[in-house]
Amino acid sequence: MNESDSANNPRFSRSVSVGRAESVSPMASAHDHTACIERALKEADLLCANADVRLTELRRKVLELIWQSHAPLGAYRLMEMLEQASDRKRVAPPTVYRALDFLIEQKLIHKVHSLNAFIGCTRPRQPHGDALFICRECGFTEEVASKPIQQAINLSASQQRFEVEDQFMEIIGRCAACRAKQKSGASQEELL
Amino acid sequence: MNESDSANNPRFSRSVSVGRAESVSPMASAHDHTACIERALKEADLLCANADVRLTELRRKVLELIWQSHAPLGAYRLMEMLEQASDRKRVAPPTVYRALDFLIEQKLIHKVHSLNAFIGCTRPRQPHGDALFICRECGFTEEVASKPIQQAINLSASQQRFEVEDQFMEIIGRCAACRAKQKSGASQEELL
DNA sequence: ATGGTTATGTTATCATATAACACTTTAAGG
DNA sequence: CCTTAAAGTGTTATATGATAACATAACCAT
Repeated sequence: MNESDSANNPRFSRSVSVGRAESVSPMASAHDHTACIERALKEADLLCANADVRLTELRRKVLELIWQSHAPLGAYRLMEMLEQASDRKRVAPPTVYRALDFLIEQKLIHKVHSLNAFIGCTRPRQPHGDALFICRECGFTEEVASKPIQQAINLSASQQRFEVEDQFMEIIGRCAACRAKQKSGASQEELL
Repeated sequence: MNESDSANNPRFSRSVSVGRAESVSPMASAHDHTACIERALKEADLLCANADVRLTELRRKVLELIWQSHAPLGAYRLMEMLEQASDRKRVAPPTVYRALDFLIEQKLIHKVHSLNAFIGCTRPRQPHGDALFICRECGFTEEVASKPIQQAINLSASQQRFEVEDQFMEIIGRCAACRAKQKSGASQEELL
């Protein structure tokens, strides 16, 4: 029941999960996700201290909620989660967007433009040109830093005399786990 | 006066033009843009005939308006342009979004996700994995089909056993023309 | 011509994001 | 300590982008 709700999302024919609260991270059994969260938060503490910026309670909470899964999370969904998680009554959009802006500036999260959603960054110290491989079935998103990709882009940019300031690479498809799942399902059907 | 309105866009600190009606395409003097439009429309006619789908008057008009410049165009701006261009009184969002959906399906346009805007495709017959180099100053957007980029992505995908279905690559920065412009401006300032 | 399919019109609403201004917390310097 | 300017957060309203649901119109194959 964890992975099915995203597949039923009626918004698009090729919809992608944007991490509803109930949807436990795919591959949840394959890794200790608590460790992911803790590591991310600890690193955020360090980086912010270093940069002499304030990772306030709110901002830290937002980061923690985004890290609840490895799937992108929408701002309004995040607001709901904030209201539940905290003792807060109501959280208005500007509050959460400001926190998100901060986290993006500090390179602690990425905005996933094709989903209007946000995801924790796994390489917060590195320049942010990584490719995001996003599974349209389970939402699982893998951040990949590929030197060949970056070199290819840099080459193309220099050929045009284009000065790169920012780049977004989002690759939609099906992750290994979901492919394996369907493969086994298909073989069962074939047996009928 | 053509290129300045996008730089003044108050929406973002790092705003990018999304092709207001007044903003003539950058490099307008550098090429015969009428020919661009005609070529795009003619090719669309052919491709749709081939695919046995109907490039209706509305859809064709939308495509033509998107091709008015080489900068991405937002759906609501497009609606305004439709109302003016045609003798129509009012065009509602679903009308224009349906046309856009059609054009995307036929690979005649791209959606620029980081801007929520749309741009004509310069390679409508090819698979749609091109990188878009978007100038944040003038909006000029160059579609680049790079084999190295594609190979790098495919390699990374296969390593993860990820099945690619779609991909968006948007690179934000400053185009050669805008860099040259500022460079000359800066040198003038330095002379004071 | 006529009936099924495809396309468009229309109204309402959802979803995402920002503007503007008020209030509170923080921390740095006296 | 105190006080005060800056940074952060709260609040209300609204801009902007996109879709749902259903009605009407155009197309075209028999």
